[in-house]
Amino acid sequence: MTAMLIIGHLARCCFRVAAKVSTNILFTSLHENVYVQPTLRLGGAERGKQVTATIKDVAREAKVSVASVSRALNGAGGVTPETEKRIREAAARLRYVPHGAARSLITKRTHTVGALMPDLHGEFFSELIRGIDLEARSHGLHLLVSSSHDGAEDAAAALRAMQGRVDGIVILSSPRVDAAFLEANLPDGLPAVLLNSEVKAGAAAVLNIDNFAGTYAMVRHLVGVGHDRIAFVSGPKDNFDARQREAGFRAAMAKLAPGTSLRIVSGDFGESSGYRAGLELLASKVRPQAVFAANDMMAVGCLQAFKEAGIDVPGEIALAGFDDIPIARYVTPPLSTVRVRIAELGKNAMDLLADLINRPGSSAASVHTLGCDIVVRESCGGHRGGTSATTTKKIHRPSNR
Amino acid sequence: MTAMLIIGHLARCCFRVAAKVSTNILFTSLHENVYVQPTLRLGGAERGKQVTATIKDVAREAKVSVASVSRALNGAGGVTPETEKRIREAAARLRYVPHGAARSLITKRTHTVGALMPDLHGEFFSELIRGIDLEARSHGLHLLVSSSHDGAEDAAAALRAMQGRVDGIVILSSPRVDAAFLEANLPDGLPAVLLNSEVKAGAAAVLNIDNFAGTYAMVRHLVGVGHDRIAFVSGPKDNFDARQREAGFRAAMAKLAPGTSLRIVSGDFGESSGYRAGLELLASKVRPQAVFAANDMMAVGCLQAFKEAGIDVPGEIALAGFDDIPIARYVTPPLSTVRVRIAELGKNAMDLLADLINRPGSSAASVHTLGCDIVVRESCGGHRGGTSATTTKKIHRPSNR
DNA sequence: GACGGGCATGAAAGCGTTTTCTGGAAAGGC
DNA sequence: GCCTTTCCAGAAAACGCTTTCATGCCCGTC
Repeated sequence: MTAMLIIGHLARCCFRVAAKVSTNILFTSLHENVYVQPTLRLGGAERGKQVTATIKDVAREAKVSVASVSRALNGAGGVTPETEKRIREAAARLRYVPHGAARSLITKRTHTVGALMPDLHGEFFSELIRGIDLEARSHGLHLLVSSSHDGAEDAAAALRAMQGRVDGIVILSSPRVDAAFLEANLPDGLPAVLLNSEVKAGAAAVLNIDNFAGTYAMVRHLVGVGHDRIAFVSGPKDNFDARQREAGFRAAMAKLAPGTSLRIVSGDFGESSGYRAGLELLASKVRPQAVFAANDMMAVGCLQAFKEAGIDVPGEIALAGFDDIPIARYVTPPLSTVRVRIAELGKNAMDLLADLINRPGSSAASVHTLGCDIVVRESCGGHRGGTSATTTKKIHRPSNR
Repeated sequence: MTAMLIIGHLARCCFRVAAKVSTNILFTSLHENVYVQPTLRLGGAERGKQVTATIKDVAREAKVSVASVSRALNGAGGVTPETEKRIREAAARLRYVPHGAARSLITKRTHTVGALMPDLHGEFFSELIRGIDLEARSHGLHLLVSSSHDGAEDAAAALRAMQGRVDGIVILSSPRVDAAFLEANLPDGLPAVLLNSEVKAGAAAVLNIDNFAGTYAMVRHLVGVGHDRIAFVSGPKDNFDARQREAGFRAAMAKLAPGTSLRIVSGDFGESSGYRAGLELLASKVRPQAVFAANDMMAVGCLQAFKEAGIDVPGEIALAGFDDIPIARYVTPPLSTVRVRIAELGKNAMDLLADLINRPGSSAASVHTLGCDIVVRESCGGHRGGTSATTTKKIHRPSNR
């Protein structure tokens, strides 16, 4: 097992100003700590303390009315090309940027969408935000993030605070942020997309990962390469994904390995619960041929337990996970798993939301599902010996029957 | 090496509505696809299509003027307890939430901060956002994220769009978003905190990771456990962190292993560049005793190269990385590395920014540095055989000399 | 040559707040 | 008992924008 020591806190007073005392000095304090008064940049319209130009300044500069400026800059027509040019130049000269708040006050559009999510570490969060942000930008929308809340009150407060600051919202469900919570706290009339949520939450669209199909396909693969006695390590009971994955497993086993008695040990998605599950499975009188963990972290825990017990993976026991976290590729042996295309999930959620915003009621109260891939690496056995390190092949696409 | 195959796209039409065709059906379409007209919830003040109560509605409901409502709800005093109670009740009854845009129009405060970052995957991004968001919330601020842009124009557009929507901004530098870029695009007067940036960018505060001290300390450790010929795998030349790390390495070697000729091979922070560097180092006539990669991904690449060549790590060659990405713990042998406390970086950035916002000019144009820990695992040799899996000890704290 | 129809432009209303200013009532001091 | 002070509450201005409406002006048409 890994033992680890941390040498350090170098620089315990880890937060210090330029002129620090250690030898490891990087920045000397060439920079004096004085406030540089921002220079005014208004062209003809100096206004004392005003630091940012308004539409009035532009109007004055271009010698037109504010109405014309608005029309010209918004391309609403009704301005001669010459006037428009004059206005655009004036605006550029003044570095005019319309005041968002003022604009949305009258427009009722903020061009911002909210993202509400539980306190989340790691890849999942970042990929999701990435997908959402990317797509939001392509829709001309900004992204107001409120992550990192655990409690329901926390989330409720965040939701309330978003009131009126966003045109719509993407919500990633968690045990605390469930259907009931949403029913109570989601302002109706606000377009919303629910991720990984139980259905039936008001007029919101719902987008889920196809946990069921993912587990099903992995079981199919495991059975296909000759494993019959497949044990499952389940996730926390209050987690929606976990429940769906378990349901998928049960359904798949019933169909693909009928007659086998089900072996399910419970975990909590944490590495150590996987470790414990691994030990428990090894101790059972009839050892499973394969272990399928409801997420990768637990699979990694299992793997650790197997390694310590000197059990060869996949020789003596096969192993599979779910999520395809980056770590999955780097453990030994590399872990077979079900890949969730998280960024795509975010993108699709954003698309759905944009739709909801632009055409109220269009896809409301609909339920969508995002499929998964299964990624076969070495841990699950039956591996058709590939050679190159990073080849990624999609070898077939199961008929959805 | 790892070969990997992807079986799947289950459900290639991966984005489909409830009533899907596959057997893996999860949601049946109990939910009809109709738009539920949001119910009005205004108390005494039905107003046709109005769906959200304004301060006027509250005033009418409580039979006072809007001014009093504002005063009462903002705790500005000047209202009798009874009136205040009446107003609060009316507001609650109407589910009144002040309109953010209107408020910030007059207040000039948006209670929102922006985060501008390059297109970033993985732990670093999520942890950073997490740190920022958490601290922002504790300051009563919201977080407007704009990540995922690569080009300078992209970032400039994002910056412009944030104009007036935020009270301040945290900017994570990247090769494209450098000092020159900021000079040109950062509106002055807008409080800003620069992360991992060259200094001297207007009136913004700068917060950096102490790359220099981190590398220095790791070299000290490597030398301490008996390695003399330490090779360095550098990062991309246009990356600030990479340059600092290399500088730290050079300085440390000059001081701690004087006379040793420096061996530095260049990489680009990518895994495969680390792999190539590993091969190159193995091929050299005098093989280094230790390899220190400027980040973990390259160290992992090196490790792969060493493994394939049948070189034992740390037996024949020691290895260290930088960042402490999650993967570092899971490779075999576990990777020694320099830990960057990313969430803390975000938190500190946010604190700095809040300070800048609340007391203009307070800590402007200052430079701060966040220290790192070094994490000793098995890959760097000289490992004092620990036993328990997850012990984390801070065994000493180097005198900063 | 008078008239109507576009069409470019300006004036002004209004979005939902906060805040200043003003009014009036109650309270207190002589 | 009158005047000053204090205190609560309302009227109204202001924030920066969009949009409607009104106003001319120019042009074509009869």
